[in-house]
Amino acid sequence: MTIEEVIKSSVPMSPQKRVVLNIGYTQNKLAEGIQSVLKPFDISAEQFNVLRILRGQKGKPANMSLIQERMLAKTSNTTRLVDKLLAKELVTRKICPSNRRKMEIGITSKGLELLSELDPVIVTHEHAYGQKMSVEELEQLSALLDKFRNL
Amino acid sequence: MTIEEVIKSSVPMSPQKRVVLNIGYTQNKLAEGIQSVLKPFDISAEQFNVLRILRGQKGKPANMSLIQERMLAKTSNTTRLVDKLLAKELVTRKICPSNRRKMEIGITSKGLELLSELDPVIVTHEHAYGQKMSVEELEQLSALLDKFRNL
DNA sequence: TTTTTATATTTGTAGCTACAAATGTCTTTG
DNA sequence: CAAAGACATTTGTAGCTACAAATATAAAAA
Repeated sequence: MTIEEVIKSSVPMSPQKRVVLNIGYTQNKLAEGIQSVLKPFDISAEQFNVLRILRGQKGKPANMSLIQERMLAKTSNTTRLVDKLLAKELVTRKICPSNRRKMEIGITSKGLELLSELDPVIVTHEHAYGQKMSVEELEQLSALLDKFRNL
Repeated sequence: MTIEEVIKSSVPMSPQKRVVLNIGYTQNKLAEGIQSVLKPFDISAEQFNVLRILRGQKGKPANMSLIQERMLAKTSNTTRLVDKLLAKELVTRKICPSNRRKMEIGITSKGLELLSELDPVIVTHEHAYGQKMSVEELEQLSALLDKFRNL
C-alpha cells in the first residue's frame, strides 16, 4: 500500500507533506512490530533500548545522562525506565562513589541473557522489512532521510 | 547529521537496521517539532489530528470507529481524545438517533477557527524539512518508504 | 568558609498508547 | 418473544513521553 492509499485523502498534497505522513506511518508500523515481538518477553521497546545501551558499555557502568543521550527520544524518562528494569533484576544501580550526584547503572547477567535471546528475534523483524529492495536502495533511503532532516 | 553520527555506534550495522533507526530518529524529530508548534495553542498532535479528520467530513458527523480508522495509529484511544476536545468545546458528541450504539462527533465553529489558525503554522513546519531536496528526491523518498514497508 | 551557581537525578502532573474486560444496544435465531 | 451473538463504545490498568519543579551534591566565587 502506498501512503496515498492508506489515508485516501480527497485533496492532493505537497511532496513534503506526503513524506511527513509517510515517515509517521512507517514508523508506526515498525513500532507495532517491535512491540509485538517483545511482548512475550515482558519488556517494552524502550526498556529493551536501555538494555542495549548498557550492553554497549561493555562492563563500564553508565550514568543516567549517558543513557538519556543515546536514547534518540530526547526526554525518555530514564529514571522510571531504570526503575522498571531494576524491579526485573535486569540492571543494577548504585551511587557513584567519586561523584555522589551520579548513578552507576550496569546490566546484570540476567539482562545479558535476555538480550541474547532477543537479538535474533529482533534481527529477523528488522530484516523482514525492505526485503524487496536492493542494498543500494536501502542506502539511498537512509541518505534521503538524512538529507530530509537537514534544515 | 547522518544517522551514523547521531548514534555513533561502534559496530557496523546492516542497511536494513540503519533504515529502521533512521526512520525512528527522523520521526522523533518531526514529532518534537509539531508538538512545539502546537503547544502555544494548547492542543496535542493527536487532538489536532482528530480535529482535521472531523473537518474532512465536511459537515457529516463522524462516529468513533471512522475516526479511529483514519488515525494511522491503530489504537489511539479515541474516546479519551474526544473527551478532551469536548472539554475545550472544539467538538460535539451526541448519540446517533438511528443506532444508539454509535456516537455522532462533529467539529464546532470554535474548532474550525482553531484549525484555520493552525493550518499555516503547520504547513510552515512541514515545509521546513526537505528544503534542500528537489521535488524528485522527495517523491523518491516517499516511494522508497512505500517499498520498504512492503513485506 | 559561606554563598552562589552549576550539575545530576528524581518526582509530580498531564497527556498519550496498548490491551483486555465491561457496558449497552442491535440483530439474529430457536 | 427470549436467548445468543455481534457490534460500537467505554473504562481500567499499566506503560510511555513532555515539561517543570524539587532535591541533592559538587564546584566556583566572594
